[in-house]
Amino acid sequence: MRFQRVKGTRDILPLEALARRELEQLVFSRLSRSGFQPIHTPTFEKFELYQRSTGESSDIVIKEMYRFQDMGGRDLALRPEGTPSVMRAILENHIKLPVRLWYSMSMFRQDKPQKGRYREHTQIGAEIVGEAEPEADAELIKLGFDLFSEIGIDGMYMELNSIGCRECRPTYQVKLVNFLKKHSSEMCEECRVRMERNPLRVFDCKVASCQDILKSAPSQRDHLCKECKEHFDKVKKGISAFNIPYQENDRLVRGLDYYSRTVIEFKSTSLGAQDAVCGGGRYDYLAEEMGGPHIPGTGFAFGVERALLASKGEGIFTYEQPTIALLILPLGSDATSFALDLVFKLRKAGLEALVEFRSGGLSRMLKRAASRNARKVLIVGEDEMASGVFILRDMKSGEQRELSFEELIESQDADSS
RNA sequence: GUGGGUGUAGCUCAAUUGGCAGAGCACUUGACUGUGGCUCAAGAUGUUGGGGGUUCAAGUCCCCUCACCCACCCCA
Repeated sequence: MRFQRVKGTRDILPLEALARRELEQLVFSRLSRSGFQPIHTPTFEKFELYQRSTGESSDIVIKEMYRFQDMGGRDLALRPEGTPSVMRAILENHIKLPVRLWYSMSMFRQDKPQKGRYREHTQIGAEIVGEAEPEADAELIKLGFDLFSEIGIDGMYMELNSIGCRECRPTYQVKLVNFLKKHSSEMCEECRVRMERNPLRVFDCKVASCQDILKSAPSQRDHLCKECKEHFDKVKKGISAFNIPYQENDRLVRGLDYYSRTVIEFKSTSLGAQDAVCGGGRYDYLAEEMGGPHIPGTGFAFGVERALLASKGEGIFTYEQPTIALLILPLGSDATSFALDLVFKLRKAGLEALVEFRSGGLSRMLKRAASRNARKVLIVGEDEMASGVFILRDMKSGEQRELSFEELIESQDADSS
């Protein structure tokens, strides 16, 4: 075959597509109850939107975006994450605040694919916009925790941190940079670059010698301003009140520029290197970065592919071979058009039914029905057409009953398995 | 962008020091002409990922390339 998928993309075959539907329905139901409304935004936006919001120092903007020009010479990009678009939509459509929105949308990043990482993936996100209160963060975390517990994420744990605000973060950064400069000769090349661009990111470094040095680095937590500390304490208090276990990790920084105060990640121990299932946090400056008014917000987004991967062990999703409730087997060419007429009547009455079009003797027809996972078959041959009484056969037990069309509809037999 | 691994039938995998490309499952047909799953018999299927080289001879050795997987990085 001449064609194959573009690198990093996937075909989602029926078995997985069904599991996805179940997942999405579960999320929809839980979020609706909590006052979230669905939203969809365009798959591509102006490149500048992401540049201004996701941020110039983020890897996403620096090297992972699908950026292109349209015929009008506009500088566009495929959506790498959902939050900027949602905020843009709120501002552009003057959506009344506060508001709770959720979405399920494809995201595109030109990363090198590996387990749990694709160039197109689906994120389900939930955003609470217009509320600066720590209770909003705590509620959102509770929602996420319940959702992932219900989905059955293997080895799930949550990490939490506060990265301060524009009052206290710069002060801390200066202290951190001063510290790093003192040790710069002992640190790896990349860390020295990070020092200049986004000093907080040095904490992500995996080099052992760097980590040793960082052990004695000043901690973010000790440099939060009064307001941020209070906010963070209230978030933690709220989470504890819900009995949600978490690990405070003052190295948790997150790669997007717009976060302030609360940042969270839900991780799974079963995903290999790409262990983050869900990431999120507060983004009180995002609207302003985009040239709008001050609008606080907090949210999270999780990867559908990763959630499904991590729920394979104890997950609630079925992954069962789909079955056909009722397969009609017409014997002889006249019977096919008769069966087709019949099948639409059955469907109209609410039954799930299909007609086998390929001709053949009854023996072969039954073989086919078995290989197509039919639960029941209806035999329609010369005798049946003449008498109006059909044979309904249960494929599992082999039991047969003779029924008229009316009796068949009444019994709703096709739907019982 | 940088490493490591793997590419043989639809799927899972064999093929000795380089010596006729195979098996199981699945599929098709028949035994069984209106009663499937079991059994038996027969059948179809390949540019051995692609290109080049060495050789009388390459799935096997060498070079290049592509794809996938895993990891670094980063993230969902």
